[in-house]
Amino acid sequence: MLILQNIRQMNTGSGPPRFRLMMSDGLHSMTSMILATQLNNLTDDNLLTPNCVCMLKKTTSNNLADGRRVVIVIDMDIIKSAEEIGGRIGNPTPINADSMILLKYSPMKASNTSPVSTTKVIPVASLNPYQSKWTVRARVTNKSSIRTWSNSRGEGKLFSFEIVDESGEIKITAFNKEVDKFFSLVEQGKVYYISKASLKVANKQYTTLKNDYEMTLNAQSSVVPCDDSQGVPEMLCDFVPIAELENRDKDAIIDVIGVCKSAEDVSRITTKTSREVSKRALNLIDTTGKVVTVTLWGEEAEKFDGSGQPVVAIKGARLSDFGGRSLSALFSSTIMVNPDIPEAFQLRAWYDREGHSQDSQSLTETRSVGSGAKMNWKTLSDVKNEHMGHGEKADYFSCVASLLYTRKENCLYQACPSADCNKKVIDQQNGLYRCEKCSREFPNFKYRLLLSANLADFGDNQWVTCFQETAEVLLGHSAETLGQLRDTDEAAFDEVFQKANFTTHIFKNKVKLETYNDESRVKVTVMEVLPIDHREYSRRLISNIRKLANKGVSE
DNA sequence: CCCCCCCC
Repeated sequence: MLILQNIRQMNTGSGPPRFRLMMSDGLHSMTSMILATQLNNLTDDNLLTPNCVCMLKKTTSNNLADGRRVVIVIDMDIIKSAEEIGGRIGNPTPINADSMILLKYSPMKASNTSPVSTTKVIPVASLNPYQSKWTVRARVTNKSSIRTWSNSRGEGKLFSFEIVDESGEIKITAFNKEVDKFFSLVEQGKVYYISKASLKVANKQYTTLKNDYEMTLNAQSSVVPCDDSQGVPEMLCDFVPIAELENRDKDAIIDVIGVCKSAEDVSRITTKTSREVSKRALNLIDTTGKVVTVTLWGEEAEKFDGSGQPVVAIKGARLSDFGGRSLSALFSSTIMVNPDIPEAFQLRAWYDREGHSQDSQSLTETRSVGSGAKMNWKTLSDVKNEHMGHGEKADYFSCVASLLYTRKENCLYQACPSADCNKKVIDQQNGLYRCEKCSREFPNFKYRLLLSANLADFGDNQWVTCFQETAEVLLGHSAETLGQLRDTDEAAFDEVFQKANFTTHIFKNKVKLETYNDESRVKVTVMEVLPIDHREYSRRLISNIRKLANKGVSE
């Protein structure tokens, strides 16, 4: 095995360029000289032929200490400037003594060379602001679009990209002139030699990469494509298991991978700054059996296709505490669908074999039920046994219950017709209705609902009060319609209540102890009536059963 | 020299 340590163009004055190759097999070093003109004879066709080997043997006379003869061929496509010729080509490149490194010589590029400086290809992880001559060889993993800014300190444009090699990663930013110079050259996924850029301490507030520094391209910087991407990783990811997200801090930037169990349709929302943006939430599950909701934005949200439940990896997502724990993609996040990495294959296999049918728990409280507030699920007997509502403040709970009975007799009242007043009016028996709250008489009134209902679940029952909106949902008609019906068609009015009986819903309730005439009673008011999502409800029941079973085992 | 990262 031979390591090509560096290639240096020799200053030969007016003669043809000559290159000095330095090689080592680990024990011995050797150098050999190559004349550029002699190498011009090489073509793509004969590079790998024995003839070519012989020809090069003549020109290079490479003999190892042990007598093996070696042909050195260097792919000059990777050498685009004099700096690179002076530098080390790639990381130590293993050369089989029987084979070769290929040299395709490009005389035009080489003849333009200026005096050569020696730089070293160093690992990205070892970059710091205190060394000047270095070259890194790394892959572009994330390239931004061009963005402009304007603030008190000036204005301009910039783009940034991230690079990775086998040692680590770093963010690189180009401003203004460097945007023009490098934006189209830098391509996502490609490998480059990068040298002579400025390094500064990364602002941890905005850092999504594992590096204390970041790079800024300047007028001296060189970015040169490298054809040989061997050994340069595609991406550096440090996937956090979904269950582990519960223990991470809010706002942490993390990498996550999971099977996209389900995905919302894309939707448009308006931000606080009145900007319209697309969003789409995905539910990712991994082998921990936990699910987390990840929100994608903008174009990523629009183009995402969740069909076929793909494996989704996200590098650099922000952990939020919304709904418990959830994730949000950032502009700087990289979203990979079915990435070609072992973790993805393992997840796919796991999901197809067992994960798809496994009972899963989400770290993100689902919004499909309720208006975003966390549900405090109780049975009606829990409410009594736990003395809910006996404290200073009201308690809130949700239950799944059926309507056993409604008091239809006094459920409607004539209310003040003014917009924000629902006070009961007094019929003056002269075609006018008086509101004591507004101190006014009106020629009309509006019907309002105040419905007493008895709810039952499997273990208990409870009298509750439903005001206007919740009663309308339960009865399936507006207060106005019901008022008209009561006055015109008593049978139809009765039927509304018959139909509502024994229907089952989710009830979100407020419970508070109220004292009236020295008598204390727990009063339950229904805040919201929601349809049951049976899948979600079943999952919760199964999960509860599981918890009960575990409790039984541990006690 | 940027640093926007959104909604419930």
